[in-house]
Amino acid sequence: MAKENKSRYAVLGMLSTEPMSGYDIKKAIENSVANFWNESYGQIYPILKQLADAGLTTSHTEKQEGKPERYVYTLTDKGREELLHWLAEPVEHAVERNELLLKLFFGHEVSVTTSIEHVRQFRMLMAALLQKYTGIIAYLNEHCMDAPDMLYRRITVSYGLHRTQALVQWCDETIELLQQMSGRDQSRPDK
Amino acid sequence: MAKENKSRYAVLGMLSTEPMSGYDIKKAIENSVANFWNESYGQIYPILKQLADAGLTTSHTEKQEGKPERYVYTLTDKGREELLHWLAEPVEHAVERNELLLKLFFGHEVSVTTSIEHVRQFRMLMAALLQKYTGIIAYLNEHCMDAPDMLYRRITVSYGLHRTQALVQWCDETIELLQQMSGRDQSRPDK
DNA sequence: CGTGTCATGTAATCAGTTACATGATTCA
DNA sequence: TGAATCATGTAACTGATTACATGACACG
Repeated sequence: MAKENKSRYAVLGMLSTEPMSGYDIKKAIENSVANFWNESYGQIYPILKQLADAGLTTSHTEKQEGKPERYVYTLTDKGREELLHWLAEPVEHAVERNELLLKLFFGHEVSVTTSIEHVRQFRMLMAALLQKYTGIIAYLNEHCMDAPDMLYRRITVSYGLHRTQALVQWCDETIELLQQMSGRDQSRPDK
Repeated sequence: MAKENKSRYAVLGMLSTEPMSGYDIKKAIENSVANFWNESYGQIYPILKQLADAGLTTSHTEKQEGKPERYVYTLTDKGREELLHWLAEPVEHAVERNELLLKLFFGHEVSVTTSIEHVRQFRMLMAALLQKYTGIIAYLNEHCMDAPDMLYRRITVSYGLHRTQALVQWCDETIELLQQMSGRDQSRPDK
C-alpha cells in the first residue's frame, strides 16, 4: 500500500514503446500526452537513475559526433511487469483544483465585468484547444488508423474534445447570465 | 511577479464572508468549494498565522465551556484589498494531470477489458457527481435565489454539470468503441 | 554573433498531504 | 466503552518546479 509515484509510471510507459534517453522522454511526452500529463527534467533524470538501480531498466551510452553523449534506457522484463501491474490497478481519482472557479465563487466581491472577463479568457483558451483537438482527430483518422495504439491515442483526444466542447458551452451560458446580471444590478460599478 | 500561493487566497476568500476559525474554514470549504478546491489543516493553520503577521487579518479568542478555545480571524481592510487584487488578476491555467488518461494511453499494453473497466469505474464516479450536482442546482433554485452570491455558486456547479455530462457521454462512446475492438481482436486475452 | 537545439544533471525551494499529539464532551 | 465532534497545531515526508551549471554545434 505504499504511496506510488505516478511520474515513475509515466517514464516507464514512455520507455515501453522504445528505448529512450531522458531528453527523448521529455520530447515524447510533449508530443503525445502533454494535454494531460507533463514531466520536468528535474523529475525525469532522477527517476531514470532509480529505475536503473531497481533493475527496471538497463542503460547504455551512445556516442555521437559533435553532440553530447546519450544515455539510452531500455525496459527490462521486470520493468514491463511493473508497468503492467500499475496499468491494471484501479485509477486513483483526486479532486483537481480550479483557480477559475475559485475566483468566480468569490465573484460577488468584485465587479461583474471582472468575472465576465475571466470567463472570456477561459473561453478563448478552450476555443484554441478545440481547434487543436479536432486537428489531431482529423490527422489520426487520415493516417495510421491501422496501428493499435492509435486507438488509445484517439480515446484520450476524444476525452479532451468532449470536455472542451462542454466547457465552451458553459462559458457562453455563463457570460450571458452575467451580462443579464450586470444590466440589472448597478451596485458595483467598474473600477 | 512573485509566485503566489493560491491557498492564501482560498483562506482570505472564506474569511471575506464572515470571521472564522481554522476549523470553521475547513468546514466551510468542504461544503462550498470542495468540488474544485480543498485545503488541509496542515495548510490552513500556518497560513492563518502568516496572514495575521502580515496584517491581513486580526484574531481574537473565544472561550467556550466544555470545548476548546477558538481563534477567530477577521479580515482587515488590507486583507480584503489583497483578495480583491488577486480576484481581478487573470487566472493562471495549469495543465492538470489525468491518471485515467495516462493509463488508457498505454492501453495497448494490457487487455481491452482492463481499459474498459477503468472507464466503467470512472463512469460510475461521474454518474454519482451528476446526481450530486443536479441536487445542488435544484436546491439553489428553490431556496435563496435572491442572495447575490448564490448566482456565483450556481455558476460553479453548472461548470461541474456541463463537464460531467460530457464525460459520461465520452465514457459511453469509449466503452462501446473498446467493446467493438475486443470483439475483433483476440490477440491479448484477459488475465 | 546570438539564438536554438542537443544533452545531462543538481540544488534550492515551494506546495501539499499525512501522521502525530493533545484533550474534553457527547451520543449510542 | 468506544467513536465522533470540537479544536489547534507541528513535523516529517513526498512531489514538483525552477534556476543553475556546462558545453558544442548549426543556422541565419
